[in-house]
Amino acid sequence: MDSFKNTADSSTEEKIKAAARTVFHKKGFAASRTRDIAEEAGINLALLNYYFRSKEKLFVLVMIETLTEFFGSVSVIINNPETTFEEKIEQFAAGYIDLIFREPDIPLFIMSEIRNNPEQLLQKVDIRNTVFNSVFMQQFTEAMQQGKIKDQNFLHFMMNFVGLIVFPFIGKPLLKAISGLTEEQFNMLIEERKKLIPVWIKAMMN
Amino acid sequence: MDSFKNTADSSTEEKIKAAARTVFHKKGFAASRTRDIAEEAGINLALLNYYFRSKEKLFVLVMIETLTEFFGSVSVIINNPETTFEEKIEQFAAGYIDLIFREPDIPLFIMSEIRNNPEQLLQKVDIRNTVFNSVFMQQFTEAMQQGKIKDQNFLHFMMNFVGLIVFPFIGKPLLKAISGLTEEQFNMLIEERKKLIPVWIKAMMN
DNA sequence: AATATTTTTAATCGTTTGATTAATTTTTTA
DNA sequence: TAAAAAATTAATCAAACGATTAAAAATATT
Repeated sequence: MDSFKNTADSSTEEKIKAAARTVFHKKGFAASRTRDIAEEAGINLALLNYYFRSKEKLFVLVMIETLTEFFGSVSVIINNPETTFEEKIEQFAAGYIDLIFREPDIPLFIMSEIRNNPEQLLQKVDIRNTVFNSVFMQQFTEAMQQGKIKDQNFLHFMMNFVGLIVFPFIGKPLLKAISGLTEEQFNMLIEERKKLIPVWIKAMMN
Repeated sequence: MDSFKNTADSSTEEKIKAAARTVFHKKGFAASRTRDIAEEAGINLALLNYYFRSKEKLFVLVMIETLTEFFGSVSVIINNPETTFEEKIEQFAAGYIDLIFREPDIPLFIMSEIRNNPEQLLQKVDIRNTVFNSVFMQQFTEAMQQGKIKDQNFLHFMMNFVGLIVFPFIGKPLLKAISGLTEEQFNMLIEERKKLIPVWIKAMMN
């Protein structure tokens, strides 16, 4: 039977996974030490291997969970049959910015780690269908056929849209260094973008 | 006197630096082994320390050169007093895309490495003045005062502009994996953006 | 309560990695 | 050409690191 301290987030296994998440997200796989993770989790180093066998297996687990969270959360928005194309754009921008606000290390983490073995990591999470069979894409195509937006490549559109959302977080250290922005000022700037990005994107499409 | 084989790019020192550039750019500091660099350069491992003292000193050197190249090359464009604001936008987009085409690993390299110690690395290259005291920014301000473009934040504008250019390269592994694009198709898509980005940016500004 | 199972710890192993050393080869200087 | 200096190599060191082991502690089972 489960004892009180052995459930949910308080279990040792979850503590290690959460710590691994934090450390991996911040430093990446290569720069993360299993000892860092153990210390962050407040457990003995051997326990990490007891529960997860190896650093790499633990990493893959974290990566899958991260990708699932990161792409799963949009899936709900872009596949909602109740909302219009324009509404999706607004919800997508605001929802994604909120998500990244909570976990600002994720974008750079995903981009830099996937570069090493892209297919091996990505095949475990089906992102392709999430995006290309989405209601969002159907509505994009319809809008184009009806002449509501210019004739354009969906890939360009997605690159632009996601780029406008994600890039400031990836470039944050650089931006702060060259602009002298404080953390609070940066956050305010990003907050503004929730409303601005949909406006910009619509301007680009027409 | 200089012997033939001890000049310019053929010198051992330059061979090591070039190899370090390649390896660091592709894998980042933490995942790069000094032995990898030595092998890439075709030299004995000890020579690396003989010329550069340590892995970290070699890295800082590569980083400074990379930043200088990456931000210096724009400096010429955005400070040219002979070109208009619109011309600068076109040249900036095309020039930067060409630069990154030649060295596609640089953006992700800079972003991920700077995250660790931003100020320490960035203080060695004065990017701030390059951007904020540029003719480009003056022309942006003038255009706004003259009502040629909407009232807007220069930081948003720069984030958007640079993001549109750089983000596809950062997200390349992800994009290729989820879209199934070949290398050639990806390159063609990017090539299109040289002309499209100025159009988009202008649409966003008005 | 006694036994079995699971969880946790301290100690340590073997490998990798950055760096050094001492010897050798090559180049420069005198 | 001989001596000095610089460049290069093989061997090795010490620390860091991922992983394992054997014992101890905690929990579950009977």
